[in-house]
Amino acid sequence: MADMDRMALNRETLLARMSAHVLQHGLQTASLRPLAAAAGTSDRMLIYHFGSRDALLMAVLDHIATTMAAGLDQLFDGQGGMSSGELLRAVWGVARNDEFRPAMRIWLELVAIAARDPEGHGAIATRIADGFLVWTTGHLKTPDEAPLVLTCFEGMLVLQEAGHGATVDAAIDTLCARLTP
Amino acid sequence: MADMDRMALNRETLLARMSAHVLQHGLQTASLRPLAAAAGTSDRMLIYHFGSRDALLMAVLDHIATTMAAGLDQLFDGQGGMSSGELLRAVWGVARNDEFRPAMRIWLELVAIAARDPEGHGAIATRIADGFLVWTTGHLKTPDEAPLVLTCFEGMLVLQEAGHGATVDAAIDTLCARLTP
DNA sequence: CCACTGATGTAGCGACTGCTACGTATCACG
DNA sequence: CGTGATACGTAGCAGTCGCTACATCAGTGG
Repeated sequence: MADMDRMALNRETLLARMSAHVLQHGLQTASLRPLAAAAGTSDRMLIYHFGSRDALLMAVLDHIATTMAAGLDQLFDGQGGMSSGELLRAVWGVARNDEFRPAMRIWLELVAIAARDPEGHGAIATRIADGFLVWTTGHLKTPDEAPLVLTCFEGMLVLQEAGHGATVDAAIDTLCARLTP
Repeated sequence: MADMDRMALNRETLLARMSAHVLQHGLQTASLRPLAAAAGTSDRMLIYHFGSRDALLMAVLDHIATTMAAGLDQLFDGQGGMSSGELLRAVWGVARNDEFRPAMRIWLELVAIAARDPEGHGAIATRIADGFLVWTTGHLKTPDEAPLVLTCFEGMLVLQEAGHGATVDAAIDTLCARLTP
């Protein structure tokens, strides 16, 4: 069906543009009209394509998560299992660069929303966290340390955005000194 | 000045009631009219007392942080320096109970907001994180491990609200096994 | 050619937002 | 008694929110 293809293409284009907008401006301020403007269409058409703002945001979050996962996989492609310290330092370097940091901020925003709406947004938050844990486990020589590595990483995100980058650096050093080398 | 006293009392009462409302319903949905209703006054009066919604939210956040710190101090009153593992487990137990968890959610929400508005809300987020770090340092036998303990704690908050309580538990066990006993 | 279907623009609804102008009641002070 | 400051209610402004009703237009099958 050419219609389906063109429709799917349109939907994909819309999602890409809206994802860019959300990454730059955040989730809670992502209302229909600005999103539509960013995507080059109208609020009317967004509802037409996605049904509701909520469904739309879900699709956008999914798109962002998928894109980020692909980017991560590309960066850590050939790498075999790393030690916990190595992986943590490597991932932390990536999480702070301009390509990934916006997505990390959306992730924090999503968690904050999910905390207050476990039924609605909890599912997608959990799914994304699942992905994080699986990815971490897959890149570790010592997979049983994955929960700890992921927990520290999430904490580093929080403290970084709270203006405690120095605390993060100290935490990494201490942890690396305690972990299996 | 009796006026000042009564005014201060009123302000304090308003803050207490609004804090309760914010703890229950969150920050971003805290608009003037619902807040006023919760406090038993009008939006008009909130602006009158606090100047603007932003200033009001700052006051509320401060009130919440102060109250929480007092509650924590009361709970950990006589306790001398603890080992990192002990402190982490103890604090984690507290953070999950009904008295403190709402405040923890507000904290995550604030960090997400501060991430997108470092100038405006970053300052208060950093101040609160300062308090966390100082408190942690003061309760540790090994104060140099405070950054790591705090980082893990923040990560545990995130993963818990993302529906990964099991990951948190695993992380605690792994960390305790690696830390100085 | 005609009927139907999907895509899209225009206009608007009712609710809510932060905030303000205006009037008024109370009360201390000259 | 007057007068100014403080406290508060009422009403409303201009704007945004998600969403919808309606009209239009292209294309397609009969």
